[in-house]
Amino acid sequence: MTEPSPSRASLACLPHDHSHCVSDALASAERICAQLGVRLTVLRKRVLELVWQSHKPLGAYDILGVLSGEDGRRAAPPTVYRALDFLLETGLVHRIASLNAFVGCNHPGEAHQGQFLICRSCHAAVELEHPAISTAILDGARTVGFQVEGQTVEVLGLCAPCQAAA
Amino acid sequence: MTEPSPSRASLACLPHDHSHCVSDALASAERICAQLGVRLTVLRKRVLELVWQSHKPLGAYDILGVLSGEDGRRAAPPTVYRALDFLLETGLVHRIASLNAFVGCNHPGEAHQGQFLICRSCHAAVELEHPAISTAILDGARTVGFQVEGQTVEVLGLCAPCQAAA
DNA sequence: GTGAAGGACGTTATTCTATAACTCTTTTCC
DNA sequence: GGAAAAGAGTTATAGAATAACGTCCTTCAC
Repeated sequence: MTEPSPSRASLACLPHDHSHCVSDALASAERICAQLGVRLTVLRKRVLELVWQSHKPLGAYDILGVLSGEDGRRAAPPTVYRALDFLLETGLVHRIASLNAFVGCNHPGEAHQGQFLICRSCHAAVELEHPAISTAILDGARTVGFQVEGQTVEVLGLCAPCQAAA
Repeated sequence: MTEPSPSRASLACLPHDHSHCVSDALASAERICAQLGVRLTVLRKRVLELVWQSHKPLGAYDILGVLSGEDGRRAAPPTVYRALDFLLETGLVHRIASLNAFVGCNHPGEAHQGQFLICRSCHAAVELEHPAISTAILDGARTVGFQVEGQTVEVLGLCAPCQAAA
């Protein structure tokens, strides 16, 4: 379930050319949907783009607010939630339970559990892939005979730039 | 932050004399509130008792439903949420973000991060205390210079009895 | 005891999050 | 072309949480 690879994390709150994040994410999404034989419609792509506008997890109603009044489009909650459900199922976005919000997945197409470092100052969510965490969870679960199917790991704190700023 | 102690977990979904869980929890609560110099009022104690009625995380509106119509008490959401906020602050209950629900703390009075194994079949939430998980999280955070302030670890799956039943 | 101060709770209203159920349109595929 | 299915619009509602204000009750100084 967890291959012994080194820990990885996204740039997120570090300064970077964010347009690359967006274009890469959209390109990956096209490729993955093609592979899966599912349709990345205009709406779904637009929602994915909005989620990727920053590394801050975005609420469904934030997305709704942007969509409404855009083009001639009228949007209601189910419109957004259906698109988000699709993006969650295809692994293109993650849901942050502790924030009721959604964030783009940094390495879609690869099986992984979402692990997030959420900065309480700049609100960026850094996706971490630290196999030791999953391993420790599987380990702990095994001690009580629990069969793991999904992991929610959300860590609140201060990212490096915000520590420096404070 | 995490002392090297062996992994622990509650009985939860295993058969056990649950009345002990409730009475122990209430006794601990009395003691802890006395130590802290805060008031475990009738309402707060009642909410704590309801949360401990089972090991299944309970929604705020479930609690509200029970309280309403009880005695001559009339209850509105803020009544329940204030009691829950108090119980969270004093460490007597935990909130399960992925369920929007609350569950009694198995070892109140001890500093710890809540780690939960949630059975998708019987809905019991087993509180785990597996220091290796916290250690791995701190470790992963350190690799990107993230300063951890709080951990949310919620694992979905099947508990041992439910695996056997299936 | 009295009265001020603060804590706890009641009450009303509202916001935010999410889904149900139904309709219509668009795409796919034979 | 036409049936079937997928996608999206629409309306309504459920579920989770908080804001703001009022009232009562405890506590503690005097």
